[in-house]
Amino acid sequence: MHHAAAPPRRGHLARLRASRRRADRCPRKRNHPRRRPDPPRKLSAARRFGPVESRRARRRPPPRLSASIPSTVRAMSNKPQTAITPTRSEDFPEWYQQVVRAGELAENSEVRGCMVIKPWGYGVWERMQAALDAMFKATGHQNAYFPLFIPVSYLAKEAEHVDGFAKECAVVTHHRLELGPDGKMRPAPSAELAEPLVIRPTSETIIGATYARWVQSYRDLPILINQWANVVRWEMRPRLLLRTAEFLWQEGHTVHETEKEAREETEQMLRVYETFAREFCAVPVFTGEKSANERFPGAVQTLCIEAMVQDRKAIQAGTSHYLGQNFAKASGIKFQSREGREELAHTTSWGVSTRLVGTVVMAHADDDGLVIPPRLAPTQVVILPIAPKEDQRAAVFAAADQLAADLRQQTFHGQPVAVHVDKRELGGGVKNWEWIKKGCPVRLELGPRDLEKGSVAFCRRDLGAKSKEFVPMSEVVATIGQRLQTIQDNLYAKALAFREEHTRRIDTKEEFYAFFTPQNAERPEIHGGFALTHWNGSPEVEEQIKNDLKVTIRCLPFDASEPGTCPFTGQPSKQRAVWAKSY
RNA sequence: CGGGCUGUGGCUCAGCUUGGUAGAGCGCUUCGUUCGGGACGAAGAGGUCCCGGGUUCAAAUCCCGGCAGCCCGACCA
Repeated sequence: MHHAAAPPRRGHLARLRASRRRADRCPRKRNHPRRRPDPPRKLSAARRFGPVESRRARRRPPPRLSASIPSTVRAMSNKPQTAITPTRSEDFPEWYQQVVRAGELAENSEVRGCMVIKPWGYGVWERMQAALDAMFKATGHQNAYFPLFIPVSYLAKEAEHVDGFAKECAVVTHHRLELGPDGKMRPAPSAELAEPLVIRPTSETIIGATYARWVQSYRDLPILINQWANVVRWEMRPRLLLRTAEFLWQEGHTVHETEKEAREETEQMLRVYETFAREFCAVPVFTGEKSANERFPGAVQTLCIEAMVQDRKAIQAGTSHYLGQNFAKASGIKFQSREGREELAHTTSWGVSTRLVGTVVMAHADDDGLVIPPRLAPTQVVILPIAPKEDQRAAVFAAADQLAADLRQQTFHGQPVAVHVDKRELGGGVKNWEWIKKGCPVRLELGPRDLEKGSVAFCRRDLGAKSKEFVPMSEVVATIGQRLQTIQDNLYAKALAFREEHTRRIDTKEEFYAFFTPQNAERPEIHGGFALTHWNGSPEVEEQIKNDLKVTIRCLPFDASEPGTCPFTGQPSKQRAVWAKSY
């Protein structure tokens, strides 16, 4: 269900064709100065062939397909050229893969389901870490680190929990390799572990066991700890940054004396996530509670932030759980209360992952590549020296270095502006487009003419690849902080407007079903959005709609009390739920 | 777990049906002309054709057996 956005019957051959399309996109063969659009034939071919076709059959493809090209596809040859092929509207999932790749965020590794996070992508994650870490510290938390390995028996202590994760666990069974009879290395049969170890899919159980030792008295509470770590969930359908077998995240695990305190913690951390999404990622989110169906295995209550991305689907960008006494019971986290009684503690957990990077991509990137919000950009300003003639180079480079130094004296949210001077010997266009595709918020072109005039070409990525304005150098330096904030604000405003445009209050079953049904069933166009619709609270209704439309309740938003009628059952409803297709 | 497809330079692939010197585009290197919107020309480097066995004078190509990857379905905090 997570891959409903993929075109139907997208088979092996279609992939082959798609990659060939990619190869065709290479710029060197293009006419100067403007690239010519890719021939639409390729795209159409990808769609026309069935998924299973023998190699033999492929060897003799029909020589010409133009006669069968739908007019909508043919019209593409007139559309503006884009750096990313296909565009968002043509094929969103494929666009996503391409934009992540072209923007040098991450790539698939040789290990199935695992990604390599490249420096630019890791730089974004580091910015996220720094911001979140500061917010965690500001709310009284400390960092610690717990083991990667979890004894299977620990995981099994909480029934719902093990149910939820058992099917996607990587298991370590041996502690030594040896040379087998076939000459290959194999786990040594003599070195089998007495108890298999699971590689953490999440750490509630191992941390719970530790906390059980730490907590004896109410005086030991609360425990407020976060860990930055990797986790493994063996995914059958990986997608770069969004669903991978291994990913990076933070997980907070806290223990409290009372339910009230634990619930407050749960809500506080959700607010931290909401603030972070808004202020740093420039992504507006709905905050609310998950329905029972979507709750974390073992939790009493799961709160979440849900964002809308550009194909109008929802993505869960962060969760915060009130775990009640379930894990305290399973792990034996008990303490002597103020009254001298033995009591079970109340625990919480909360996390966000590298999926946030993918969320930012899907929220802001365009058909020319990534658009990174300034507060997350590893390089906020890139200076591109233009020095066509050898004898000008030294002067231009010196001016670029000086400009960089001046800009670094400026601050953005209390930190020096991150400036990079790209002095590589590359064609100006190539270099420029590289930074466009990487989504660097500001590009400054500095050439000989600028040196004479004391100006610089100021290019804002959020306004599109063509954005360019000549500004006096001193003015750019003096206002760079404001300018970055303008970009940050603009991205948020655009994302918010987009979400509002595609969020609808729906009160009838018919309208609901129509909203989530694409015009073209064969190759669904981007459609739907968020439906704010009443619900009688029954899991059966949820299940039915999930089966019919692949639409689920993303959350029951806070502060949305509004009695009404569930359009699916006619029964009373306390509030509207946010319904959407989701990642 | 069921069904299907594919393994050939760094990448994407052609070549296999009909066995006969290992190919293309992109990328990479060097030189020259370019460079303020994805440049061009010339010359180069780079491959145990997944592995093992068989047939043959001769195997990327045909046969058998492995292994790996991918796709579809099922499953999915």
